[in-house]
Formats: sequence, structure tokens, C-alpha cells
Amino acid sequence: MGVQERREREKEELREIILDAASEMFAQEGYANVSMRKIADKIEYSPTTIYLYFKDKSDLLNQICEETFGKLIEMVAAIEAEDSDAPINCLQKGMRAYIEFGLKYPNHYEVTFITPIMDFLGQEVHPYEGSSGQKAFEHITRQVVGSMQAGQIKQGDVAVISQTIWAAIHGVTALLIGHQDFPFVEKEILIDSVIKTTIKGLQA
Amino acid sequence: MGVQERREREKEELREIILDAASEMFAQEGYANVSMRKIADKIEYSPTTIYLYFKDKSDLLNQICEETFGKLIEMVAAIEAEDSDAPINCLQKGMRAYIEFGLKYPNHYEVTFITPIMDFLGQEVHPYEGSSGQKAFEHITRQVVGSMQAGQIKQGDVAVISQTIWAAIHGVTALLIGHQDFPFVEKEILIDSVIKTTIKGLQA
DNA sequence: AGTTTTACTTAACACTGTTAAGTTTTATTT
DNA sequence: AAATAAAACTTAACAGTGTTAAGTAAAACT
Repeated sequence: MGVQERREREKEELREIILDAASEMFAQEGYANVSMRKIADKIEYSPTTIYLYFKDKSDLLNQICEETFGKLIEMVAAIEAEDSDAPINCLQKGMRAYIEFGLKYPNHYEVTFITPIMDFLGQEVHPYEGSSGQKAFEHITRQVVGSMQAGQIKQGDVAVISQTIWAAIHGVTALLIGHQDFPFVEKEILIDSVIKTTIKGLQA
Repeated sequence: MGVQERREREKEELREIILDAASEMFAQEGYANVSMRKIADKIEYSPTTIYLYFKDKSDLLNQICEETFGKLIEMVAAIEAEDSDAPINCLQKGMRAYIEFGLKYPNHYEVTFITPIMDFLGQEVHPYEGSSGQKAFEHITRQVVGSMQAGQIKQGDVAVISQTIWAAIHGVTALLIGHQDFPFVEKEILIDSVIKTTIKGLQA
């Protein structure tokens, strides 16, 4: 009765092929500039086949983002595992990793964290619960708790502090991605400044 | 020879009508969900008439943003004119005004500062030079200079500090607008935290 | 070999932004 | 006042979009 298993494997393979093709195209040309027909052309299937594997275009995107952000989580988890001297260094490294990840995959960052995907009623369709985004954020929270317990940042509401940090790193990432015509100072200097200012602002 | 002047006035009026209709619709339903035909329906002209007044859809948007952000500049300028005791208070008020403005006109904020408008080659088409966005940013810069001269924030590169501030306020604004499903702490508390953390991080 | 299930495709719908060509209205000139 | 020129606006169309319903080919089961 190995037939069913083989077929499932084949289905999964095509799912991956679609996902890979779409991922590459989204990252290269941007979500809006890639049509279902173009993806279909690339994988040499009819456009409607994609709909047998994904609910719609935004579902395709969400699943790509889940994959991509799995990588971010791995990166941040690796930093945590490094058992660095001070939790606050860990937090800083995590912030830097987040920003650099966003700049490395700007189109993926854009679609996951910048573009609010709305349906026609203006409702957001980015389910947060259980998403990789949630998991990534939980890492920040954990590092905040660690730094707070070590007395390296001031006592306070963990959620407030975590979200403040997220605002800072999202802010610089989003600006650098989305406003390439703006006369920014040198990228590394700005990133440094954002991280240092935030950490200093949170110290006891 | 007042005929020509009257006609110019009439042209300007229709331009305003289009701008107002589009502005309202973009703000209510979001840029992507408003088509040229829908705008045309609303103002009771044919869709192509719009192209006699605006180069294309994104031009329409840019001009709306210029108008809207004129208001932001007025707000920030009013704060500056208030001649508040300390420049750093002025800076803080300006930051708050920026964030609150973004939350008040989320769709306008989105299209000006969040959505990167790309043409089909992935080139950005948001001209920064001379834009209202530039002018708004210059206000931040001026307040940074003032605070620095008053010794209320540390000495340093004005551009770096200004952009760090922008990253922070853009970050929280963009997050609050774009991720309404995220379990944020109370809005005012988060905004307060971002502003205070940033200012504290920049103090001498 | 015949039947059912699965996988995939064709054709179509209702949209989109945008342009070229044509029409109506307004102003100028004779 | 009639003819001409210019401006304002519209109709029709192109080439594309996401998505669905209906149909076909292939594989698996009986």
C-alpha cells in the first residue's frame, strides 16, 4: 500500500516546486509584479494548478514567508545558544540579526512585515497566532526577560519593552528597504545608532 | 482677456474634485482597492478624464500625499512656533505629532511612508527632493539641532540622530497601522515608551 | 476491462491601468 | 452669424490581472 505514500510525496514535491519558483520571483521582482500566470509559466503548469495547492496568491505568499522566517528564527536561536557572556549582548546581537535579515531578504521582509495584506473589506489576513513572526517575536521577549533579570535593562513591562525594541528595529529596517532614494547616512552607522540608542534608553 | 483665467480656474477646480474624491477613497478603502474607474464613477466623469489631469494612478497618489503631508508640516511648524520652554520638549511633541498624524490618516501614511511604490523594473518612483516628506524630515533635523545646542541631547552627527529618531517613530507608526492583529499593549503606552526610550537613549 | 478517483487544463468572468482615436463643447476668427 | 480652430471629454480597445466552473486525461482500484 505504498502507492498513497508515493503520491503524497509527489504532491509535496510539486508544492515545493511552486513555492520555490514563487519565492524566487517574489524576492526578485516583488509580490505585486509577479502574476499567477508568470509563476505557472516558469514551472510549466497551467495557472489553475497552483490553486490546487494554495488557496490564493496571498496564501502562497504567507507560506513562503513562513519558510523564510523559519531561517530568521534559526539565526536568533543560534545566537541564544551561543551562551554569550551577558544577556544584553545577546539581545543586541538578536536585534542586529533581525535587521540584517530584513535587508538580506528585502522582498520577503516587505511582504511579511511591511505590506499589510488586506482583503477587499480592509480586513487584514495575516494570521499572527502560530506564525513564524510570532515565534521570532517571542525570542525578543525571552531576551528582554533575561536582560531584565540580569539587571542590564530597567525593570518594566516586558511586553512594552519588547514592542519598543521591535518598533526600533522594524523602523530602521523598513526605512532602509523602502526608501532607497532617501539620503541615508551610512547603513551600518544608522543601524548601530538605532541599536545603541534603544539599548541605552532601556538601561536602568 | 479673462476667459483664459476662468478656464484655468475651472481646470483647477476639477483637479481638486478628482483629488478630493481619490483622497477620500484611498483613505477609506486603501490605494490598491480603489480603481481609476471607481474614482471616475464617483466624480461622474469617464475614467480617461483623470489622465488629463494626472499622469497615472501613482501620480494621483503622490499629489494627494503632498497635500496631506502639508498638514503634518503645519502641525509640526505650529509646535515649533509655540516657543516651548525646552527644545527637547519641542522635539518630543513633534515625534508625538508625527505618530498621531500617521494613525489619524493610516492610509495616507501607508502610501507615503510604508508602501514602496515600484515601477515594473523595481525602481522606486517616490521622488524625495522637494517633497513634503523631505520638509517634514527637515523639521525633525531642526529640532535635533536645537536640542543639541541646548545640551539636552548628546553631541553627534545630526543626520544620524535625526534618522535614528525617524526610525523609531516610523517603526511604531508602521507597526500600529499594519499589524492590527498583533496583540499590542495599549497604544498610548507603547507610543510613550518609544518616545521616552529614544530620547533617553540620545541624552548626554 | 470497466469504474471511480485524482490531477491537471481550457475557457471564461469580471476586473485592472492605460492609450489611441473619435466626439462634443467652447472659444476665436472671418 | 457662420466657419474654423482649439480644448475638454468620451468610447472602444489592448493587454494584463486573480480566480472559478466545467471539462479532459491519467492513474488507481475493483
